[in-house]
Amino acid sequence: MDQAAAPPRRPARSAAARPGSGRATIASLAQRAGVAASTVSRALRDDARISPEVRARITALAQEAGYTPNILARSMVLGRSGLIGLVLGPVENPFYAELMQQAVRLAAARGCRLLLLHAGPGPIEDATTEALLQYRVDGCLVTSAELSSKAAAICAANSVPLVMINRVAREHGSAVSCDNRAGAEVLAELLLQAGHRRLAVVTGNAATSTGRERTEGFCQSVAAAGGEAPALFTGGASHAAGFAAGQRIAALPAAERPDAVFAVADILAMGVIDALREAGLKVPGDVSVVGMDGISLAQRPPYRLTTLVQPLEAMVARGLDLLLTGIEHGAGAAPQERVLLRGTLRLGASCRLPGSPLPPSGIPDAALPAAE
Amino acid sequence: MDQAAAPPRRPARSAAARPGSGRATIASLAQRAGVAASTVSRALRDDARISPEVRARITALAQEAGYTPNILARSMVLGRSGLIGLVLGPVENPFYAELMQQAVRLAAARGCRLLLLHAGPGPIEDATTEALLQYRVDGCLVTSAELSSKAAAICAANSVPLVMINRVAREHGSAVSCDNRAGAEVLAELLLQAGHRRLAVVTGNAATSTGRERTEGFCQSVAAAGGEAPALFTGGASHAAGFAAGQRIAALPAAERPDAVFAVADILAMGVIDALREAGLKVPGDVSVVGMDGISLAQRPPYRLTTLVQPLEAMVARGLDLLLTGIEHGAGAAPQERVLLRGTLRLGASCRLPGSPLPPSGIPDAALPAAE
DNA sequence: GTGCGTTGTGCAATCGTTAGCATGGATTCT
DNA sequence: AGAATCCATGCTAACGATTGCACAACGCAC
Repeated sequence: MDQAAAPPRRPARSAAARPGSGRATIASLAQRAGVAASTVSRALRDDARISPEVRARITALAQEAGYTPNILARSMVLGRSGLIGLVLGPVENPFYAELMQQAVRLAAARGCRLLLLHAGPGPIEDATTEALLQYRVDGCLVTSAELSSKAAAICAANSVPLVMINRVAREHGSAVSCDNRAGAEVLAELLLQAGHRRLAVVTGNAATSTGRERTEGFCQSVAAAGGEAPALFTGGASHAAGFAAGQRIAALPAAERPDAVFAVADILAMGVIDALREAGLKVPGDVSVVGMDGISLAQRPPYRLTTLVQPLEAMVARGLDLLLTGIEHGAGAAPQERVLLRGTLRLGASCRLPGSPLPPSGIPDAALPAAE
Repeated sequence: MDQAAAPPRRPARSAAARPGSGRATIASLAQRAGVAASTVSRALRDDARISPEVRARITALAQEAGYTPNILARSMVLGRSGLIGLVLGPVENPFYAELMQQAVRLAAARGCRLLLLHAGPGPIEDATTEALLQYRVDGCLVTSAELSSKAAAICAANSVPLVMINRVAREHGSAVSCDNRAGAEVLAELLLQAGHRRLAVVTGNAATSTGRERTEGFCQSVAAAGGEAPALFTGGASHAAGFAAGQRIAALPAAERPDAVFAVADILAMGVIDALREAGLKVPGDVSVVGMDGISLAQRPPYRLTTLVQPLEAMVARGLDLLLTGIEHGAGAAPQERVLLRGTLRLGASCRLPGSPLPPSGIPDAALPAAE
């Protein structure tokens, strides 16, 4: 059964059929340089023990051969793939597209690459969760997508660090988000100081913590100021949902109609504005509208939305750093944090301003200072 | 130098410090099942030679241990990583966000995962190209981003199949795109038949083939119909660029002002419309505006854009299939194709229609048939 | 001249998986 | 009954990279 001593070594696979053929490997470089593979590895990784002339020779050879290290092989030894899973929410909201762009850039700056696991509405499939494990992702960045608790449990069981961005923390994983309550309060105060008394909120998807926090923060702030409770209009996470809510608002008799609307996301606010204007109402003349997120499209005409800008770059950077320290510290050792970052108010021309009865409509965006 | 015979086998690394600790492997399953590793591998891969009872025992054990195969290790043997690189253009254009969403979904359906290499404007960094090789990507999907010819050459040298979507083919790689010329011709005919005679084109980024083809197709079609050459306005790839062009158009004296504008991308068209309306002009009353791409935001009020919809899903699917057959056939063997798919006209309410002097503004989008 | 520290390289094991061949027992054919 | 066949499984060599340890060769001090 156990054949004694050295069996003859012959290649199990013909050299011609070998996959990835042609690419230089450490072994091929070693052979050409007449040194051992370990020497090549050390020379390319700037190990101090390699003599300068050998290193020079090897790096020149590697350059000439167009050598690229196989990260997959390295990952096996190191136990780290350098991959970070990315789970994106509904990209019909430009906020997530902007987030993605930041994520790619900042991850690359940290020496990581993103494995795009999911994008769009709907829950995450089981196959996706499996892929996350199969590719030995070092960690996973999750935006407002519906990460099932099953998926979260699987990550926890396999000690894959999880960081949510723009979403409340689960049992497992840290979270980075804008201080939604504080932000909503800033907007509530702005509207109240501008003299608005009949307020409304167009809510987001009831399932997302972000939407709930913004709604609650706004309403509590109004209540604290002694204002009348805002009317709530069911929204969603799209322009269409905002438009529908705007139509309902516009259809109200003038006496009951709110004179200021807080839409919990910019994309919603754009829909609201479009519906109001289509119904013949003036924004901000008849109704003030404010949003939250700070997407670039909403900043432009014809919206010039007053909104609370999320510190997107900082949020993503913080999220990645949390992930990386979590990876560093070994699996589940890292404490699970909830990080809140303050947004900044961007004054546009979609709402009445405290001082003037009507905002000048021609203010260039850049000239407007962002409040604290 | 060469110590004779079997050296004592001891672990090079302490078991505690072993990375990826805790996760079940084929070896650990084999030990627990009392069989060889190869048997486990075969049982899990449904090799016909494994007896039913052994397979049942092993699959049960794998299930219980929460075993997930390590694709990185598998890739080394198979020579295929199952990874497809994704290079996205400026995501400020929602078209690319929609494309990405399709790409994730369709790649997953084909058993592949996307490595997100680049997103946004600007050229691809060298480090990005390197990552593409390091992770042994099976192929790469490229959208309108600026893939340098250096990067393309590197892919060719390493026989990484390349497929461009919405962009002309390079020396190396296939390409899938909408038939931009034909699409632009459809739009030109539509405008001419509606009685427009003073036409204008808001161009895209001069560097992109897509923009050039659309501009040329439109102008040639007008010329063929004996129309006056359209005035060209430099655009770009953003709402802001469209807005700026719209302002220039609106500033013209009424006698010189075009009465119909073709913007080579929907996002541009939105900017044009916003600028024209802000200047007090009516769309489509005073000026008709049509776009091209078919992004969902442009379909909604207040734009209701008439546009040529790119068959996004088909384009991405075709691109992936081209990539996969290229991978199948072994590196550079696959012929390099250029695939053109026809778009479909979507009639909105942003332009005058051939029959009626003015389009009814309240047509529900769904009720409008898409022309051939 | 022996002993010792330094320095640069090589050897071999290892990560987790797959696949070619060997093997041993059961079955079937002549 | 002996031989040929077949089936299920085990052994082992890869894939490409990293790394602990062994070990030559060299210089230096005593």
